[in-house]
Amino acid sequence: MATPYHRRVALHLYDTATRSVRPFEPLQPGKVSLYHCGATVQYSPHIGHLRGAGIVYDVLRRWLEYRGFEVTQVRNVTDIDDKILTKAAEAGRPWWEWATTYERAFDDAYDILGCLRPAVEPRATGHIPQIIRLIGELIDAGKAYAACGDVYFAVRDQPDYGFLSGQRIDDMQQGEPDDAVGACKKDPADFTLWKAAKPGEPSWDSPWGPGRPGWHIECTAMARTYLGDQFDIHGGGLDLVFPHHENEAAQAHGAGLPFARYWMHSHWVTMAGEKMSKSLGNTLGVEALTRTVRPIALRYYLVSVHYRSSIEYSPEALDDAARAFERIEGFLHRAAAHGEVGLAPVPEEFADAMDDDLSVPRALAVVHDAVRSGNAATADGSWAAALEQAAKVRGMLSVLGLDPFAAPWNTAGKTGQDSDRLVVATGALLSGFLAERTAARQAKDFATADQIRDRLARAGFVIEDTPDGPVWSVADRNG
RNA sequence: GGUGGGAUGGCCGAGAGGCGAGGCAACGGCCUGCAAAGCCGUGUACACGGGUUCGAAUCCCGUUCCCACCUCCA
Repeated sequence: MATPYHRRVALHLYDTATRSVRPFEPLQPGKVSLYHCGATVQYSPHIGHLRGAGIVYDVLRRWLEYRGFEVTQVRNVTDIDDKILTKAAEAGRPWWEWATTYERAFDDAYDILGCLRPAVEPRATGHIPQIIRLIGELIDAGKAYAACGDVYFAVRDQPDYGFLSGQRIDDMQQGEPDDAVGACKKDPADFTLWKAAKPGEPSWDSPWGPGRPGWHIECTAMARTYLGDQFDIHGGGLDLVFPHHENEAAQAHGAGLPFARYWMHSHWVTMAGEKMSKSLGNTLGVEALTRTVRPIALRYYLVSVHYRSSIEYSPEALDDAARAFERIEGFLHRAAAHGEVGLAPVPEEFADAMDDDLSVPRALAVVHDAVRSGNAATADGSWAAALEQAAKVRGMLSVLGLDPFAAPWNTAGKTGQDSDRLVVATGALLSGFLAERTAARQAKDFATADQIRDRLARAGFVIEDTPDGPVWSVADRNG
């Protein structure tokens, strides 16, 4: 794989718990344990989910691996919750079928956008024994209590409650009056570890009666199952800081587990200034978007903004990003026409940017610099120099999951450079037209030459004249 | 009410006391039969009002506006 880079400055990451960028030191040398929250599989993914639960952590993982760490990535699936139950019931379908349908939709979308598959994607319902055991430990430790068939976590008995989110129990806005308060719950801020089953709901047996796990306990139990009592990084979307991550940590600390050492949170995608979410109805699905933009360009768009900044979605911005990526890709294809493009180690400035809390925007500036000098070399026929730059560009793109010559993109064939059968066949078909046009151009019959080019353009092929003759490609963009 | 994050040139988007990140768009030049692509060049932007400083987009004080979390949310 990649050559390790000897850096002046080590990897630093922003830690939500300390609200600062601090040096990253893994628990075990050379290994990184990473847990981050995936989806509650209740409906199809939108691009916000794919950025916040997919691409951001995929880039983190790729960078850590580039740095030589062995990464164990765990991304959970919440496959049971109130909404899944409600929606499945409304649709007249079993809850597990509903959950599986959307779990697959998420998996497909992650794949389409080039996210590496995590080591494991545990489902909440597959870890009921671990959850029950943890709840038992919390009750034994005096941090939780059973009441009315439920089990609650006693928030006020956890001294460091609020360390992550900065929330203080007494300053929190009280929600709707809760029937359980008084009757079962001791404090309105206490949250559910185990929910007693209502008639007709799926349930599992437990020492406190049949029921199902609360949301937060799932993650604590699953992280512990795969990564141990203490692990390196816990991630998720910003909206999970409170209550989800605060409660996860409270449960772990309450049970005496050190738990996560760094907390990372990805910002979201907004539309018209507001957070993209199902409840606001301003959702943008991957399937819809990829009808107008190639997935690799969409990934470039989602990756090109720092993960702690929100992305204000607009079709124009997406189009700009697609063009910017085409510039990079165009250079790579041009270089590839003159030799094999290798995979070189990333330049120091790129590494420095990535080491600085994954500063992808700064890293991309380094990519563009390399593209420019590579293009300049191309312009005066210095192919060796161009190929050298191209290899660097590929190396950098690879870390971002954007290497067009690698899986799942493999766009090398688009310009007829590889042996893909369809590409070869298309090239063969076009060669007649191109030869005809070249003959016309040589005869200075430009009217005919332009006519052929226009006709091919209408058929969706872009013809460009280069010093080496005409090159064809498939038009991507609409309009 | 509590907690946190923002406001940067036509657009997107970095930076965080002092050589104008980068991309897209635009304009001029080179190249081209014409294009396309590419290369070269062109921009004195940092919400507002004060202050500190030789020097502030960056620090301090104040103001306005926006967003998010405190209920399910990547």
